[in-house]
Amino acid sequence: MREGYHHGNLREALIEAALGLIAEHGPAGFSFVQAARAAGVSAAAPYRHFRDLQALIAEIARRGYERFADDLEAAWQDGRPDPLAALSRCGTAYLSFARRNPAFYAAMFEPGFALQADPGLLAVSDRAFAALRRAAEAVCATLPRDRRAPALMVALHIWTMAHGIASLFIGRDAASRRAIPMSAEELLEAGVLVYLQGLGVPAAGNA
Amino acid sequence: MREGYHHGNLREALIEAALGLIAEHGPAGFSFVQAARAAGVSAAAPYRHFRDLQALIAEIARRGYERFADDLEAAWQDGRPDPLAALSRCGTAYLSFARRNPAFYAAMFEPGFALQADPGLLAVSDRAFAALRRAAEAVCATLPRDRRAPALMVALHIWTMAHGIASLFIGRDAASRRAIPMSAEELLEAGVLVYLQGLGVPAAGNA
DNA sequence: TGTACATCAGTGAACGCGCGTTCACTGATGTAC
DNA sequence: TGTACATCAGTGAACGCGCGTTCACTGATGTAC
Repeated sequence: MREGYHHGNLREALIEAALGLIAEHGPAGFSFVQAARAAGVSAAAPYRHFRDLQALIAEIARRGYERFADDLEAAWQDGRPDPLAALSRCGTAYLSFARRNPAFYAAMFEPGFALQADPGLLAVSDRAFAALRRAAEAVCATLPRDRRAPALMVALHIWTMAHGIASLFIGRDAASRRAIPMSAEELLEAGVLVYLQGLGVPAAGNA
Repeated sequence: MREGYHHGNLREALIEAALGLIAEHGPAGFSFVQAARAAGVSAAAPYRHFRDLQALIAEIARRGYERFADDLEAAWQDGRPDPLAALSRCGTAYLSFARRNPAFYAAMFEPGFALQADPGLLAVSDRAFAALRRAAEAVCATLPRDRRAPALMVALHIWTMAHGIASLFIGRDAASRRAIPMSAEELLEAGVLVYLQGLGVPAAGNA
């Protein structure tokens, strides 16, 4: 990986190293020096690429939001075959992202880190939220006008439920948390289904 | 508060100091020494009362779970006037606890802290979860036997939604997070209502 | 009631450690001619 | 094609700092007699 005096791609190597450290110890559980060491480089080297540790974590969060948005958009797939099925797929994609990218997820959502270092991150996260919101709009549009819930609210309900499940049952110390007799994915899917039924969305097959 | 050589109640003073520090910097954002300083005592004094910082935080989490359970039980109030209204009150109590006790809430739920230091905490948190579960059971019991959802699942759905809302919109850096055009309490209440409608629970007044 | 003494909570000095950050430097890369 | 040079990524030594932890101590409390 390393050849000679220059690293070649230290910026990426630092991000990679930090992802590993976050996955193991959380965004608050490691130092700039440790990240440098993990990347095989002296403690002063990271300063060529990041102002400080917060900036490194903020960059990770930024990339996380991009991937997250990609995943959600891919899952939505223009609402096919029907909005209900597609929204349910988005829920699964949400948890799948949290499960497969625990370090990104932690950098994005654990309180007090990236957002504090770089308020502009909120703008990046908009793309991800917009995907969810678009899905909610399509689902709401299947309802009769006079019994139509606000799409923003629906998007927030789905999002908070997915986030609640992810942060309680997926991630670093999920093993030490309460055990549940089903997978996180099943729990969310059932929740979304009940919720949509409550909105008046016809069950799949009846649409 | 402090009189003479002996502090009198350092244990409590340390907990109080730590609560303040957690509220400001999170459970990972301060040191044992800082807690001692905030309590007006030398750096060595805390060792008379807590093995280390983790143990102090774990004690805070333990107390937090106790209060949390108290609040939820008080809100349930034997399911009066009807289970739906009482469950909705539990949701409000959940958010109210998170809002009024951000430091307790952080010690209890931020990943990688108290639980890791003291796995027995999970047992303490059982009382709080049991309160929610009992409420879910009462609500489910109002449904016809053949369309009755498992109470555990219902309790988990309510819990995850409340937790998702609390951790995204309440707490230390809620201000730097996405703004929503309603209060967290309103968002949760609406979500619970839609969800229960989806379960088939008759709306209030029709029961 | 008064005195001696055991207990033990809090002190402050001391230690080694890892961190953040700076700096003059070194040596690899690539470009101008 | 070859050489000189500018650029700049990474070095390693150095610094001051706060932290965690220990230890022999000090002095307040309260209890036995």
